[in-house]
Amino acid sequence: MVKPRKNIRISSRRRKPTILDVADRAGVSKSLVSMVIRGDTSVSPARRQAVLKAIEELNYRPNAMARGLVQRRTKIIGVVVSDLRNPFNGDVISGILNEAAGLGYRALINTSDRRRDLEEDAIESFLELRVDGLVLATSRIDEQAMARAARAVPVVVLGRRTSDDVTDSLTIDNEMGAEIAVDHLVDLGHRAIAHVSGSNSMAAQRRRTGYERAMSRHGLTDHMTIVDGGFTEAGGYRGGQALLEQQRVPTAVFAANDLCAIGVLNAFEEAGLEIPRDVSLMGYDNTSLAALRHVSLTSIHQPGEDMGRKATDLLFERVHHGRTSARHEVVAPSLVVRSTTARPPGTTDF
Amino acid sequence: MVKPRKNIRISSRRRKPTILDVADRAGVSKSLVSMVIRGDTSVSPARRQAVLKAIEELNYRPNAMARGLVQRRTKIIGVVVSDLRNPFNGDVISGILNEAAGLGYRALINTSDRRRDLEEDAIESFLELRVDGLVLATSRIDEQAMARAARAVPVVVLGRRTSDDVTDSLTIDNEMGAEIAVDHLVDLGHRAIAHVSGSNSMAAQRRRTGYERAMSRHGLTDHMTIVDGGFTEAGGYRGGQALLEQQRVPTAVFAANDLCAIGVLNAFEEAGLEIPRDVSLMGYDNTSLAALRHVSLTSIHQPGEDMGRKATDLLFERVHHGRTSARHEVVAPSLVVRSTTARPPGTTDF
DNA sequence: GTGAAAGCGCTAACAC
DNA sequence: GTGTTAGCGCTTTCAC
Repeated sequence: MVKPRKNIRISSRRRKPTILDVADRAGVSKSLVSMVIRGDTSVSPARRQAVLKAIEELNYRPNAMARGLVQRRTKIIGVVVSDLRNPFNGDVISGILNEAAGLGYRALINTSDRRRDLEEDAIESFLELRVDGLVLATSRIDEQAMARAARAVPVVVLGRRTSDDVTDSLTIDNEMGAEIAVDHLVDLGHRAIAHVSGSNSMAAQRRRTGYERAMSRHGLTDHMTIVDGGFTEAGGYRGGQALLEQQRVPTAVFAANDLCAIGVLNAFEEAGLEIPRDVSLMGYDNTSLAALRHVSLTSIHQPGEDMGRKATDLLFERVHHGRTSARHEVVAPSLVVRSTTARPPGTTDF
Repeated sequence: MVKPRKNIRISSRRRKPTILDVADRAGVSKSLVSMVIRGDTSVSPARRQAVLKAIEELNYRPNAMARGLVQRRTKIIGVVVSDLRNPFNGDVISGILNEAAGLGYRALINTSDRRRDLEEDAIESFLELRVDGLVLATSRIDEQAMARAARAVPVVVLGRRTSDDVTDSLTIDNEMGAEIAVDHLVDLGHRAIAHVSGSNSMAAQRRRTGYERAMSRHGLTDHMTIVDGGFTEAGGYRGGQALLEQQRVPTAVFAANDLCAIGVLNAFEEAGLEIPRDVSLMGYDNTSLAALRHVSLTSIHQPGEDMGRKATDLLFERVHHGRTSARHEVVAPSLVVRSTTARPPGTTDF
């Protein structure tokens, strides 16, 4: 039974060229063109040339949807972030991109633009696109939605330990970061180390816990001072003022994050204190703010790029090696010493 | 001629459910399911319910590739940015997202991660995905590549006026921004207004030109002073020092951007000058840096979100209204007054 | 080596 | 209202 040829093309300026157009122009068959595109070696050089020439002339580009449909994979990993204005997410994405590229994949990014109602949307649209894996760098989505997504595709959640057993998670150890900060200050000789906390987000709570743990580990429980601040400059400023009002001003302050530290810095400088001569100051996050010469804030660095790379690896363990059990990894932050920390006043600098 | 039914499904844990699975489960036909998904009203409530139930139970999700293939459009607009660490791009993307959403489209982002060799890659992969439009927020891609892309799909280039006549472009008027800055300082009573320039990028050159134009417009050609700085804090610092070495220190400085302004600020403060009491200072870009209480820098705002929205509109003029001639639009920056600009010293504040 | 043909999951035009 | 069917552009057996 010979079916009539259906694919006779009416030349149309609007239609994009297909593999058949290329085949016609090069005088070969569809599959031959497909082989050339895929880099199959068993094609004669002459024909290969003819095909490449036709592709060039037609400005032909393979249709990823058609390909994805038949191959049942897209070689795309979807990344959902809640805020593209936060440079940290840029680091993470960079890590994902590089790692994925090395594995022959590409990453596409979708953002909910801080709007909670758009997060599930963003995920859903990636799932409809049939991405091969999903990285969720957003703290808002509820576990149920994530688990639902994980039924369809491997999912790695960033910055938040998931409790379902179908998604992987990758978090930064905030407690450890805070301990590193305190250790650094203790190493310098400080004992009266205060903490300006970052209100009640999960990260802020962990940092606070880390502070408490480190202080008690060093036997400095009596020197513990925690004032409420927040992750903002204004919050840090208030926190700094609160510390100044105390009868015994600390010789070192560990702020919940860099922005908060800037606030503390302002409060202290306005009070005539010099940093780090009179008081040492530490931030957290190692943002570009901390790197400013003018500020030069000692801080705790969060390895965004590493996270991105690691997240991609976790995805691939599922995609290629068939892992099915959930993994929950924790990455370690590190210390970046700049100019706001020094030995406490009255210490000889032997 | 009745063809044998080919689509008998072997239940497989791995295969994702298709529209046919839903139809089987709901006891209806494929097209009925399709209609329900598309929200067609001519479906009886009972059947609609059955279909929705089946969709839910199967965790079914339409396959965007299959749909895109037949509809010949994806309702996706692709955004390529060169640097996701720059919050300004976050603004632009936010604008695109919102405008596109209102029009029933979604945006996907790809980044070249500052690597020139990846920019064309990013574009190419969007074209293979058959996005309905492309926004290019990257200064590196060569015109030829852009024109090639524009043969396949509507393209809007951001931040750079294109000279081919197939791509649209959207730029911010840097000259105007600089003039606004100078005007503001002149309004305050300044005459000796210096400019710390931002080396030789296109934007820097235009800002410099704007400065020159405004100065001569105000008859202040004799007061013009331009020192070389750069778009960095260190550059601004050097520029500030250069100004301090001059026999006549200006009463106001217009820096090439916020980072540069911070550098100038440091240089001046180190020299014992107080801002804005002794010298007024203006930045450019209105970054989060400028908004810091501690800095509170008067700056020129670039409307990133507006650009994103506008870019999307330009795309849609081509997609839906069939515009084929290129448009090149320019958006206006605006003044944001904060605490680093004031009347010059010795001026009575009547 | 090369070509023919089936089918990936879906929509849309057309029957009934 | 509801079902049937012909592709969308591609890859992939399987003949030759």
